[in-house]
Amino acid sequence: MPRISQQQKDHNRAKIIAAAGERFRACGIDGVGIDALMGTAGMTHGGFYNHFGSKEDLAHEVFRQGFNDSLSEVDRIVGDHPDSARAALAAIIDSYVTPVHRDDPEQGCASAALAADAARHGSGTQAEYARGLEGYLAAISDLLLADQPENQRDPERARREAIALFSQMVGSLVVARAVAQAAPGLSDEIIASNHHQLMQH
Amino acid sequence: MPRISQQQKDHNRAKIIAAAGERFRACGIDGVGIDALMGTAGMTHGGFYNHFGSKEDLAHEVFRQGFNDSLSEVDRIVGDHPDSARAALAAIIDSYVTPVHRDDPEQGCASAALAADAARHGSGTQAEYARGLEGYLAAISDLLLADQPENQRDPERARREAIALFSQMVGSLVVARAVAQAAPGLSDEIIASNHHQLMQH
DNA sequence: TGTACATCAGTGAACGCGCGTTCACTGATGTAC
DNA sequence: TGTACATCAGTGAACGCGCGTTCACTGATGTAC
Repeated sequence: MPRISQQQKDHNRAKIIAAAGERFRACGIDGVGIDALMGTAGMTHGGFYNHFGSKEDLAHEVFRQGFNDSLSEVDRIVGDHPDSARAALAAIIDSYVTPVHRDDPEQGCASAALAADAARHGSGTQAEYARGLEGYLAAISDLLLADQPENQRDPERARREAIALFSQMVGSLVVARAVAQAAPGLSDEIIASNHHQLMQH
Repeated sequence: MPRISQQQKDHNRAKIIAAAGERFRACGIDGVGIDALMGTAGMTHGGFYNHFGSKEDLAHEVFRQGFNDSLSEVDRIVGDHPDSARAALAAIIDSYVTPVHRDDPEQGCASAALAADAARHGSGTQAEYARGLEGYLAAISDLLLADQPENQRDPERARREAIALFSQMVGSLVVARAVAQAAPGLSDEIIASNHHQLMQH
């Protein structure tokens, strides 16, 4: 069947990254093998090294693209509320701190799903994680700033609050996922309590 | 050399659990092998199955004991502040949301270090995680309640606030660890901003 | 435009390694008399 | 108290398996004339 057109090769590469984006979020980088990844992408494992130098290289790319996807989602929500930063922030929290997001890490926030992998892998993936995190923090602190009267805007304070807010959002998901199967009632309570408190400013 | 006295056997079992408690927190359950674990405990790998039926069984025991240790630490701090629930809570946050704790997961909170493993492993470990989490929440909500005037105490509200507070504490550590090596300045900022906001009630 | 050849993406077998687990063996401990 | 025997915790070799990675092969694509 090979060799394939350049366009087809690019398409196949994208399919590998997309498959890895989902599987890594669900099972962790070490929780899924090249064979399974390539199978999900519709190919056999041998061709992997035509696209990436190593599994670690793929992880870099997945982190980079994963955060871009997550940030696009945030931008989309912000765009849906052009007149009110407060409403946009509420919509972000609504879509983030929810049982649907907890139960679907594959399609969800890279920061929450991949934090443990970033902590335990090399600083290449960590650097991508940091870049993506800064994107989240910038988006949130912009909304916090826009919600203040013009003469009271304090960018440093907004950034501090964005960090605290986003840390709580990630924490709520991480903890809720840690008990989701064995204690679903507690897990729901974690989502609900955090959502409740995050909605009070 | 074997066979060993019953007391010595119990001691060896405890050493395995202690070694696993540290290594699992640092590298994840799947990040460290039986061989390395038994080596850290001062034995060879073959004897492992005299103590545990499987690695998963050990993980259960590590979760159970890990949360007990973490909760003892909380109790110790509370005991150091018998006159002020508010001071006790501040001391807990002080010792939790700090670069020292971020940099030493081996000796730190089981909830923060093992959340990802709980989410991705069987519901046996998740059940232990849930049990330990309830211990944390009970300790924190007791302090929040004790800080209120007697006629204004609301246990449900205290529990909601304890969940939100602890989720943020865990989140701050998880996110700070995810960028600690590649972006130490950002990591410090995450710790500092969360600490700052958590200290304002 | 048509033909001949070089390229190279995907295939699937294979390699080496580490891991979880098993097992025959050992010798000090505990037990029976 | 002393002796003979059964037990069983730790040892280290071995097994089977899955994983990351390599490689000879293939045939469709792209290129040169």
